[in-house]
Order: sequence, then structure tokens, then C-alpha cells
Amino acid sequence: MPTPSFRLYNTLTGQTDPVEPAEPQHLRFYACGPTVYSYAHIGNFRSFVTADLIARTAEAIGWDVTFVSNITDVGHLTEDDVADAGGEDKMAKALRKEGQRFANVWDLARYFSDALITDWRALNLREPDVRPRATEHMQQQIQAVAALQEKGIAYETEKGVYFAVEQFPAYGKLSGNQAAEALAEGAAGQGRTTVQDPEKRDPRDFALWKKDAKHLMQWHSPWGWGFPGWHIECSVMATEYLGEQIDLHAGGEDLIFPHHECEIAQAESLTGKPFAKHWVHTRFLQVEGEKMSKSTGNFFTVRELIASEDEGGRGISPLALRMTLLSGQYRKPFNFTFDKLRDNAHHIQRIETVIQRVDAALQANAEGDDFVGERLDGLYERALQAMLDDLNTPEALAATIEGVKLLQGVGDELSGASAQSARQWLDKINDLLGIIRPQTEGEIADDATADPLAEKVEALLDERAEARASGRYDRADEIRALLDEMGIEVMDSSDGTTWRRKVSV
RNA sequence: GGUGGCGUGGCCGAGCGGUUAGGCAGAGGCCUGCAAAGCCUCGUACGGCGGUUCGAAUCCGCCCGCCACCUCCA
Repeated sequence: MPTPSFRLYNTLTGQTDPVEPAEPQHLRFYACGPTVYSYAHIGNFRSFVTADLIARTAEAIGWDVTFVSNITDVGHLTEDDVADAGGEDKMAKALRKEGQRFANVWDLARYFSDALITDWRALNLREPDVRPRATEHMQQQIQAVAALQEKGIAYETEKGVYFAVEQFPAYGKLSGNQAAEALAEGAAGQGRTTVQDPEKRDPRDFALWKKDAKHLMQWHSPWGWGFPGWHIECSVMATEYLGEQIDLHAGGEDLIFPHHECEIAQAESLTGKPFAKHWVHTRFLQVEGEKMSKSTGNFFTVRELIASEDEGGRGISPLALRMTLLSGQYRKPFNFTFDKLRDNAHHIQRIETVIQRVDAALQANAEGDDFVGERLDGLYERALQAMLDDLNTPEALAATIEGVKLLQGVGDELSGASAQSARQWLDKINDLLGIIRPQTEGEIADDATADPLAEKVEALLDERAEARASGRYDRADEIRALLDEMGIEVMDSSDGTTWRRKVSV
């Protein structure tokens, strides 16, 4: 079969380009991870989902994938994107906020990076092949800064080491931010109060190393005690695990400038070669029509959405959350709403029903032709083509829902052969989109039987069945109302009554 | 001010020059003791004004509106 073309919008070229790995059929890419000073929120995860989908789509067309996604566990400064890196340390700030909960910033970083990984798995995100931590690559960062200094591209001042943007004429090629004046004005126009380093040669110059012997996380360097600039870690870790030239680099749209612009400047100055060929950026999401930001507090962590209600969460199925995130294409503005979450929770519930039917049909293995395979193949192909076209998740989801409805419509009439096809289709769709089965075992499939309420519910249903059989419908409806209050949905059919938990969004 | 993105039916959301996207909500019907679930049927929209074309949601121009980045943040 001809090699399918995987097209993604490339911020660098401003157009949708085919992804062309340096080594054919082997995609090597890097996705910027979060700074672990709090629980990751749904906005973080929108961009991690994009990276996950890139990996899944590449794998779906038979490519090998080497995927690296970092954890930033160095306490960078709240305003360190400004060249001078003023402001307050993010981790130190978090530590103060968390009070006695953590003994120090290291513990805090460890706790939240563990939490990140837990949430990552809950959302069915593919594990990166390497998940490097900034603190574990300090030598390499120091060496990179020293190398830049040797080349005359970086210079030292009282306060730190800076990258001389003047030495890198291509600076601005990713973001379009070319003019030094504009940059300086932009900052000033926003009423910046950051203390500028008077020794800085150019307002565009950014910090590679900050001298600070009082910083909570500090390392020894040729420039004394201090800590690295924010941008250098990604250049260094990407290069370390993927080579000097990588196929693709992804992140949130806010990273275009300055983070990725600076990464390019550093990496390309060091190697003299183009750093990443393809740059992919995920648009920020909004919540109920408003910008999600920490300052206004209208943001949701994955954790609080998926934790059970007993644990103070909202009990939302991780798959429903994932599907909601997929319901908008990564490059378009996305308005996260609870309406959407509810819709998608229903879809997930329907998928679960279909899975149960298919499993039952596989067991029964009834005679008969495969009368769904061909149509399902077509629907998978449609979903795959959609994903290959700049991760068109809404279209892929539409094809998936059509397939689910097809299987649902066939109902209990599935032949063994049809069930086989259905199972294969579900597995393939799951590999591609990750919305069919949870990665962690047994969370959904056994839900009904493992439910702590099961015994009580069954008892009530038995009583209701008796009431119905003897025509005491008042009592039957009373029981149904009771179950409804317990969050249980009752479904009568010709071959018995089934139940499930209601979607609780 | 600079840079980039977006405006589709009640809502969400595909569409890349000419055949019904799909979903949610809603309406009617089937099923049901009644519900729920499920199934069937029903929607002709494309910010505005010009232009190109036999034909435009789809291409071009202008205008209007929304959003993001250029502070923290994916």
C-alpha cells in the first residue's frame, strides 16, 4: 500500500505540511510537558492529548514512534519568559501556598509529577518513551550554556548569562516576532514592572542561566550558584534523546513565543542545523465561554473532574473527559462546557453497552454471515483519514459514533462472525482514538457487577419484578423512583430488566 | 500597535468549487403497564458587501465581529 500522507499544520511554515520523518516511517518527536507545581488542568491536557493523537495516528499507519515528553521540575520564575527572568519562583510560591504539606520544593515537585502521570494514564494518554526531568539534566544544560558562551553567542553579566539574539538572525522565524522595538514596547506597554538587567545588550536577549545563591533549587555552575533559564532544558533534553534534528515538536500555543522561539535559537546556534522540522501548537481552551486562567480561578484540574463524588470530585468518566477534549479540533478555539461533557458521557455509556453486547455475541457465537465488517472497515478508514488530515478529531468521532450506532441497531442479532468484526473494529478505533476502553484494567467493563450498590439494586429490582408481575405498578414505580434517587437508571426489555448508573454530569 | 487563528442551522461541529456530514436538543411514530433505553422519520444553515465562475459555505478583495500570543499559563 502506498505510504499514507500524515498532514499537520506547521507553525513554522504557516501551512499544513506532510509530516516527513528524517528516517522514513519513524517519527521522533518532543512535546513540552508542564511545570509540576500543581495538578495539571484540562487545558494542559488538551495539548498533551494532541501529542498523544500524533503518536497514535503515526502508529496507525505503521510508523515507529519515539516520543519524548518532559517534566519541568525546576522552579522557574513566574515572569521568566521575559528575558530578564524576574518575578517569583513558581515552585517556591506553590510551596508557600501548600503550607505544611511538603517539606521542600523537591517533595512538592515529586508529588505533582506523580499526580501528572496518574492523570495522564487515566486519560488513556500514550506513555512517552522517555519522560525526562529538567533536574536530572542539569549537567547537560550547564554544558549547553557554556558551549553557547564559548561560541560567543552567550554573554555573562552580574545577574546571569544571556543569549545574544543578535547572533541568531533567524530569531523570530517561528512566531513572527521580529522587531526588537516591538518586543520592548510590547512589554513596556503592558505596564511591566520587571526589573531589567541594565547589562543586557538587547531587549530580546533571554536568560540561559540565572545567578541566585538564595534560590530554593540551585546548582553549581561555572557562573556560581544558580539555576538554568527556562528554555534551555527542552533544547537539551530533546537533543539528548532524539538527536540534533527532530521531526516534530509540539506544545501549547502560548509556547510559540518565547519558549519555542528561544529553543530554536539555542539549539540551532549550538548545532548549526535546523532543530525541529515541524512545529505543532494546540490552541488554548476556554471554559463556559471564558478564558481559563489561574488568576480568575475558573479552571478545572483533571483530577477534580474524574475523582469520584465520594472523594470530592465530580465522578466524570475519564473516557468522557477525553472524548470531550477530542470533540474539537486541536487548532481551533475550544469551549469546554459541562453540556459537552454530558453529551460525551452519554456516548461513552452507549459505547460500553455496545461492548457488552459484542462480548456477549462473541460468547454466543451464533451462526450467520458477517454483515457489519465491511461497513465498519469503511468507517475506520474514514476515521483514520480524518486523523491524517491535521487530526480532524470531530470527523473521526463522527465516524466512530456512526459505527457504534450501527452496532447498537443490530442489537442482539449479532452473529459470531459479525461480533468478531465488531471487536476488531472497536480495538482499532481504540488504538486510534483511545476512547473505547480504559487503559487501566477493569474500570468500566465490570462496572455494573463490581458496583458497591449492586446487591442492593438487584434486591430492589427483584422486588419490583414481583410487583410488576402481580400488577402492583404503584409499588413498581415507587421502587424505580427510589433507584432513580440512588442514581440508578432502570431499563426494562422483553428479556428482562437491566440497570446502570446514570450519567452524573 | 505587532503576529497568528476563527466566524456554518436552537447548540456543538465536519466541509477544501457542483452529490444528505455527524452529534446534542426538539417534534412525530414504534416498543413499554407507564417510563427509561433502543429503533424509525423530520432540519437546507453557512457574518456583511462586492468580485471570479455555467455554478461558491468552499476561490479573491474589502468590511464587521470574536479569540489567542507579544505578562503568568498547555
